[in-house]
Amino acid sequence: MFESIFKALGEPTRLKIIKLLADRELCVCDLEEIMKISQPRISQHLKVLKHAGLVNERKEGQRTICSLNRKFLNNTIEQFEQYLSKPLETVPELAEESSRMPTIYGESCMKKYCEKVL
Amino acid sequence: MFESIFKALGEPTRLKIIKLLADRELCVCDLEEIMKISQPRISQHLKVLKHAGLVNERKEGQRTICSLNRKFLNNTIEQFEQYLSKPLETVPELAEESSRMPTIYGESCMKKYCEKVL
DNA sequence: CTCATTAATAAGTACATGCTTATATTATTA
DNA sequence: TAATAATATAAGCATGTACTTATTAATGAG
Repeated sequence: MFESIFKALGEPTRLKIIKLLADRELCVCDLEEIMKISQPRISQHLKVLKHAGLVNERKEGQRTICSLNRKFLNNTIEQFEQYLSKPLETVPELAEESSRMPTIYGESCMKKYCEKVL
Repeated sequence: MFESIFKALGEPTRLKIIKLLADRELCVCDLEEIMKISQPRISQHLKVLKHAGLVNERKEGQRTICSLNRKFLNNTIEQFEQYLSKPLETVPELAEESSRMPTIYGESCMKKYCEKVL
């Protein structure tokens, strides 16, 4: 979930789109004119942004009006900071890793060394 | 700058490393043991994270002890939110785009239409 | 209905990225 | 000094991604 959002943000064209949409909502052909890049390119990037939840769209005739989902973005950032702060053992996806967490750094290396010696 | 940071965060293995380092500093071989993935894979991902500024490292003998640069991360998030909030015309990289910004949505399309008609 | 406009999608291509295996580098230890 | 440990780097490969051009779909206007 964080992954798809960061991946969406980690691309220059999409970052530009985000910033432009932060100013006001725009239709695809507006973005085309403003950014001077091809229409399919816009559409493809918007698709990524929509799937990540960062951009909302509504249809208005033949136009697709896009807007930045600022609430979602702010919320995600907030959640990410909380995610980093919460105890490792409370993260289900990292249960295995958590169980292998050493109590001091370098312990793992020492363990490997000891296994060989013993 | 935001790009490299988001790109670094937009990858599952690196996100895991970030979360593990949020718990405590770890050397490469600790990460290897904890995550059960190959050493070059760890080193390569750490390189990306270091270049993005997210991870610091120090040498301790033959060990490379890595730590999350939490201050930098928090600061970046803060800056990103400010970046999105500040007026478009104050962003140098988007000066061109800003100058082409329409006053109402769909204006660009209308412009194109008018050009043809006239 | 026909044609133009807006947008989405498909196909193809070049380049980027993540991984593996193998090797090089540096520091420790015997 | 020789051997080992920890890490970095190189090379090769497979997959992913961003772009282009071409096509399709849907809406609106004449």
